[in-house]
Amino acid sequence: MGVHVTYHHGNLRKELLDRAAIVIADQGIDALSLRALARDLGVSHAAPSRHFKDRATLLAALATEGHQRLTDALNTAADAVGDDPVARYNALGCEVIRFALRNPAYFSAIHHPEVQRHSARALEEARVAYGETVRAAAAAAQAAGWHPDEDLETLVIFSSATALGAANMLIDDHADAHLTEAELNDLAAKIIRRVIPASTKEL
Amino acid sequence: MGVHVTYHHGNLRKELLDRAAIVIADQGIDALSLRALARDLGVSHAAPSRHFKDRATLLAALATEGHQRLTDALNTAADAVGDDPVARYNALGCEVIRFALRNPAYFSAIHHPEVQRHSARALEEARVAYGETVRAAAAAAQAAGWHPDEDLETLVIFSSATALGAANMLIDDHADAHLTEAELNDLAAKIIRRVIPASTKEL
DNA sequence: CCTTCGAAGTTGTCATTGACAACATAAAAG
DNA sequence: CTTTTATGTTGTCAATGACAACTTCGAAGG
Repeated sequence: MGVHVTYHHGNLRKELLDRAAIVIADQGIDALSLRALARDLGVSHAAPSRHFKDRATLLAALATEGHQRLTDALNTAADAVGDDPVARYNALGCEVIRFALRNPAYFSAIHHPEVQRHSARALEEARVAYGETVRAAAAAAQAAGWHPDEDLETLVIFSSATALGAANMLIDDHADAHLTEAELNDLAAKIIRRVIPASTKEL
Repeated sequence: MGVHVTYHHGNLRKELLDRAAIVIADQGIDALSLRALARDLGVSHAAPSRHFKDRATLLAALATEGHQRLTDALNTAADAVGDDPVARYNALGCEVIRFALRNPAYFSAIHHPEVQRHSARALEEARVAYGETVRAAAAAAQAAGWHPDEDLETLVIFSSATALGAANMLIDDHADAHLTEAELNDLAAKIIRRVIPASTKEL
């Protein structure tokens, strides 16, 4: 009688994260509710607590995954432009903005204040890995002649700040929806070129 | 007997905003609760609703005030460095970061997504006034020789993005509390100098 | 095998919150 | 004076996060 197709969902953790990403992407991070998530997936209101102690923990998991994906995306983008360290760092900047626009949920989870303080092991590691990817690329660009007289720390903060700020601003503009994806990419490229040229030759 | 010192609080709107700024500054914008605010000020839980229809409306009011104060601060900072348009725009950048660090509540209200969409008359006007202040200063700097070949729009976005991103990053670092105010100011100045030099002579 | 034990889901409950409605009072306008 | 109107108050509701106690499934070891 009771056709218990699945008492155990089997895969809830992953589906919670995926669904959360969708909800955040189109309703914003504040609209994320654990109970609503549970309803969407057809489980009871307390089921999520088996996987995430609370809202902040779920967001931290999203941020961790976001950091990993972002780091991967950056490496891929850099490799796609070849060996020139300046071109590679330029590509990193562009990719940060593109990633933010394509993955608003990961991006906002990464930078959400509630998550910033939440320090879990996995999250810390993902953060560090990301930071080192950026730092190493910046150091290589500097060694290739990019602002040789400025200290590396300042350059990293400067370029990260520009990419971060640009991503935020473009996400807002995107919401107002009067820019195509191509236009956004062009604009991003122009902005990053103010930070670092697209190749060593232009230095 | 009933010593009704004040049934009418007299000044609730302003005190709500002030108290909200304090709460946000040290607990973050998510921790802001209308009921807690009411308790703090010794009024009933529904009193705030006479002045702000809901949480978003209160935040919008904070953002409006924030925009006005920021605009004033920018004008003051620019005037303090004299007539050189390049120096003035550099001062604007530094002041944005300083303002963000000194007024985290206004700053986060201004950029909170829940507020971005909330479009009230007063807020729109404050936003426009701020935008024009920045845009005019950028145009003047360009006329004085700053990146004469780039389009103004890109330059405005680039410089705003850097200031915005730097403010966000430094606020986070500030929370980790291993930077003095003087160090933060120095770092901010160094970052902004990557955007625009401190005077026309250095162009 | 079969049994027990732990991981994953469920129901039930509580305090907190935002939102709203109905009521009360102070202060100003007539 | 009296009437209105802004401002506070009490009462209530539905939604939520958090927690506790109970259930069920599946796997690991005897």
